[in-house]
Parts: sequence; C-alpha cells; structure tokens
Amino acid sequence: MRRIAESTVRRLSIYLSFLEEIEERGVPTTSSDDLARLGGTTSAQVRKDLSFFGSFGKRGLGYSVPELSLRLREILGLGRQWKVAIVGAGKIGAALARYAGFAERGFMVIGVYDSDPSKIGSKSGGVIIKSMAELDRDVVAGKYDIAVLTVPAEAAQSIVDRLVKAGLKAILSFAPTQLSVPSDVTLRTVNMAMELEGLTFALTNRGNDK
Amino acid sequence: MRRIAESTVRRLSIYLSFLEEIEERGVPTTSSDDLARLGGTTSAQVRKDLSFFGSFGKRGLGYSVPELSLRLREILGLGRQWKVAIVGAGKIGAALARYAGFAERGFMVIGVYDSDPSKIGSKSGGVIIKSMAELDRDVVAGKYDIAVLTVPAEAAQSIVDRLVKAGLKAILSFAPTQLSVPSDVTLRTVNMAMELEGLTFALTNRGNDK
DNA sequence: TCTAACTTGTGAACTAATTCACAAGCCACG
DNA sequence: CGTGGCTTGTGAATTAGTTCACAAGTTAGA
Repeated sequence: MRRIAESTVRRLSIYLSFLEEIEERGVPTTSSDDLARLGGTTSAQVRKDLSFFGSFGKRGLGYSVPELSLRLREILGLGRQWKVAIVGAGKIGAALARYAGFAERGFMVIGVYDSDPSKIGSKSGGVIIKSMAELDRDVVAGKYDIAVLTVPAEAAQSIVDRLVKAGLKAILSFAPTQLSVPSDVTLRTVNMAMELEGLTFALTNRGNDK
Repeated sequence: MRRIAESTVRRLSIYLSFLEEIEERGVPTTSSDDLARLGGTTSAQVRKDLSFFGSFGKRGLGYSVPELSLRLREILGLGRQWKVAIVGAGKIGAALARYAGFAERGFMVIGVYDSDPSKIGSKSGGVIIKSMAELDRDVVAGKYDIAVLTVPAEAAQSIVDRLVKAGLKAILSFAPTQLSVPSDVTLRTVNMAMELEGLTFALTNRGNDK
C-alpha cells in the first residue's frame, strides 16, 4: 500500500460519519456525488480517496451504504475497541473522560492519571485518578492503545517521552506545544491557540488577498 | 497578497510560540535553522513561509527575536484583543470558558450561551450563562469577533446559520459534524473523533505501507 | 435485446506545496 | 579593507495532492 495522505484519512472519517447517519435512516445506496456534497468536496476526490483502498462501488449504481461503511470502519481501524488513557486530570481532561462520543466510536477511557498527589484517589468521569508511576506500569503492561494528553505545555514532552519509553504507539495531545516522537509512534496535536490564530489571521488579512 | 496556505499559517503560529519562549529568555537573535529544528520542519520551509510576508531577517545574522515575534503577531492578528463567545455550556464549553491560555493570547471570553433554560443564569467559568436569544442580539450588536461552538452535532448547523445571519465572521467548532458557512465567514473545526481515527488508522495500517 | 441514463475507477493533466541550491549580503577578525 | 564563515531570500526543480475526462460497467424500460 502506498503512503496515504493525512487529508485522505480525514475525509474518510467524514464520509464514514455520513454513511452511518444515512445507514440509520435505512438508505440502501449512495454515490460519490452524494458523499462529496455532504462532505464539502468533489465526487472525483471521493472516488480517488476510496481507490487507494480498493473498489467498493458498482458502476452505474453507486455504493452500498452498509458495505462501504463497514469497509471504512475496517480501514480506519474502528472494527475493535481501543483502550484510552487520559493523562492530566484538569478541566479538559475531566471533560474528555466523560465525553460520550468516545465510547460510541469504540474508544474506552480506562484510566485517568495526574501528577498532583492531592487529586490521586478522587474520581474524574467515573474513573479513579491514578499516579504517573502507575501510568508507566499500566502502559508497559499493555493496558492502553492510546493516550490523550491534557497537561500543561511544560510537562508535555517529558510525559510523551515516558509514554514512548513504556511502549505506547499513539498519542493525542492537547498541550499547546510542539512535541516530538520517534517515527514509529503516531502523534496528533490539537492546539486551540493555533486554531484561533488561524481565525484571527483570516479576520485580519481578509480582503487584502486577491 | 497572494493566497496563503493554511499549513503556512499553522507554522507561523508554531514559530511565534518559540519566539515568545526564547524572547523571554532574552535570546536576541535566531535563525531559520533554529526555528526549523524546534518546529519540526526545514529551514527552507521557514524562510519560504516568512517570505510570503516580507523580509524580516539579515543575511549572515538571522532574525531579531523581538522584531520577528512582533511581525508574526501582527501577521496573525494578535496585536489586539478578540472578543469570544462560547456557545454551549456543557463540559467542554465550561472547560474552555475558564481556560487561561485564551486570555494570555488576547482572547477574552465575554459570554457563555446555552439553549437549556435550566442553565441560564448560573455561572460557567466566572461568566453568567445567557440564552440563545441574547446571543443573536449580542452578535448583532457587534459584541463578538469569534464564537466557539461546543454544542451537540445535531444543533450545530442551525446555530452556525444564526451566527452567520447575525453577522459573525469567525467560528471555531468542536461539534463532531461537517458544517457549512458562506465564503466570507471563516470556520475551523476540531473533531476529536476524527483525530482519534487518524491514530487508529495509523495503528491499524502501520507496516502495511512501503 | 437494444438504448438511454447513470456512476464508478483511473490514467493524465493540472495545481499546490515543499525542497533544493545558490547568489547576495552581513559580520568578525586580522 | 579584504577574507572566511554564516545565513537569508528566492527562482527552479521536485514532490504531493486535486481535478479532469472518459472508457467501462450497470440498470431500467421499451
């Protein structure tokens, strides 16, 4: 399989969410044109994205909604449950720990960890907060597939290093800082400041462009 | 000014955060090579990104840290305060309302709004929760530059439509759904499910690629 | 069975983004 | 004031991503 662009993977997620929506409504088939309209792209783009993984449609007819949605779930790795650790029991960590959207998609929040001794033992989102030392042990023991990082920027890189050392291969970070990981570890960063700056850039420079 | 790629704007944010860090430490100058190393890119990329906006460096010397950081703040529109409304007083909305990182960067959370009558009047992050009807009025009155949406997927598009109709030009959405806005409105979406699926895709397909 | 109306899958063309590579400028030092 | 060591800024080359355009397959209806 050749390397797949991140933009393609993001679009697959979008297509899947539509497919699940219309599958629920009992729609039997759909077309690249439908998916494009709903996902804000073009039908050629939809077909090209899918073509990296195989031929899932029928010419003249379109795509079977249940089949394509199953295939996309497989491609995206959603055919199983994923065990998630939340590292950092602050406001955002707590909000994520009890976010229902995770469970719906097969992401199970199994543990919440924090370095603040005064928090350890109390509950966040129905889960008891544990210490960072336990996090190391739990990761080494294979208890987690994914860690979600909601810690201050200063602490983030050293925690990432610990997680990587303990053998974790996927991290989603909300820390407002640039992190580095070895190439066999996948890292995604959501940086609110950066998103807002994208907006202010547009507000500030709108109209100056041609 | 020619159209600037979103990827360039994101990198400018990264460069700026480093510049602010080293400015605080009193470092007087830096180079495209430094910025590249810290930001996980190449020095040519850094110079190209900056070149869209002007020439800020000195050959043989590099960039003045205070000057470049000022310029980037100007480019990104951070030279002023931005008034932010949070729409949706759920867990995530509440976490964002009191997120200190916003204020540091000049984003002032002035109001929190929710459609649930039982929440209206109570406080979230030190701000009293107001009704959606008031949101319309406040936006029309020019009280806001930016809205941050933390509402369920089902409600998101209709709220976006209201905000757009009321004249708002910039929206940051955390709703897990695809939204559409007119071309004169800037929308950024943070979709946690999509980020996690990016990770599971990588975990599932790692090694299959060449 | 034939035709008309669709829709996919995919090379080819195009557009966008990144990287290369080097002339030009700057500083320090002798 | 000349030389050596750096570093920028930027066209050119390359690589990546998107869009075009059409052959080929499918269905429905006469």
